[in-house]
Amino acid sequence: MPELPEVETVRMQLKSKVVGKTITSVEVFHAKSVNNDETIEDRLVGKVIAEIDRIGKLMIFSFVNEDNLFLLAHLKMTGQFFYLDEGGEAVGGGHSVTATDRDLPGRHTRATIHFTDHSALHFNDMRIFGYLKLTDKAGRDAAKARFGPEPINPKFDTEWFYQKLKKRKTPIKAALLDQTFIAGLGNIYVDETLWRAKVRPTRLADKVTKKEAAAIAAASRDVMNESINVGGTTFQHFKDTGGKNGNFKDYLKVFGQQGKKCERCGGTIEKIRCAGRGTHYCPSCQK
DNA sequence: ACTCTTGTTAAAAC
DNA sequence: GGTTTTAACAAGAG
Repeated sequence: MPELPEVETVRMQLKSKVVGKTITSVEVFHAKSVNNDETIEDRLVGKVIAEIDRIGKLMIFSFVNEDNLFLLAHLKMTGQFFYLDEGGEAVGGGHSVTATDRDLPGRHTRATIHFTDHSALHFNDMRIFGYLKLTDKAGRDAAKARFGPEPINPKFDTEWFYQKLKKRKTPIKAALLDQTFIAGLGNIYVDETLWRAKVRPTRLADKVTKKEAAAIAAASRDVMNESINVGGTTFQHFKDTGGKNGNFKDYLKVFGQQGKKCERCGGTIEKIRCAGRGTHYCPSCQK
């Protein structure tokens, strides 16, 4: 379940591996994964990757001397990028495993981008919800416009956040999952954020106090930054570009911890259903 | 064979 | 127009 910290982990690793590289070919193994675009290879061959940006959970590739061509990449739930260097080693953040270990391209490889130096970027996606989508500047701008501000942005406006919450009548968890409202949180980090802020996921957003709103904003910022620092969270499917797990799983306080004792108050972590999602919280210290 | 899993989007409802 | 709900997507785990 890649959320902002996982996507940022992948973005940073990819940036150090493929920026400046020239595309020689693109293999498409599953049309839906490239938005059924039959022209994607023709339009990418010869292009040089200039930058990889991110907004929310969406990565945006741009190309040298191309101001009207962008590649949008979304991992959705099971998407993975694996990078293999010239020698077929899978390389991530300071580690590598062999290509055979990763079996690339494999059963779930949906597309592969090859570069002039014989390195390759494999896009794996078991459930085929993720996508690589070529678009123009207008398409890129339209995609970016669908995201609210990110809590990890130092300019994130807590007062604005509180005022917007007052207009929402859904559980606070549902509001925090809405990417058009604030960008980056998914199921794991919403639960972790609300535990840190001591707010129950089922509390209605418009009933959250100003103080709690500030605590939520700070907690979401901190939890995502801390996770980025240890390479994200691997709960089920997430792997970095070298096939390695993220380490933030070791720091989860409530997500997946149902039945265990709350480390803050000793209560028992419960799992319920809220906003249509499996939701974890401590009934004794989250009010 | 059935239920459950999740991020996003489109469409409909409010 | 902004917000909210619902269905749809897809494949695997249990």
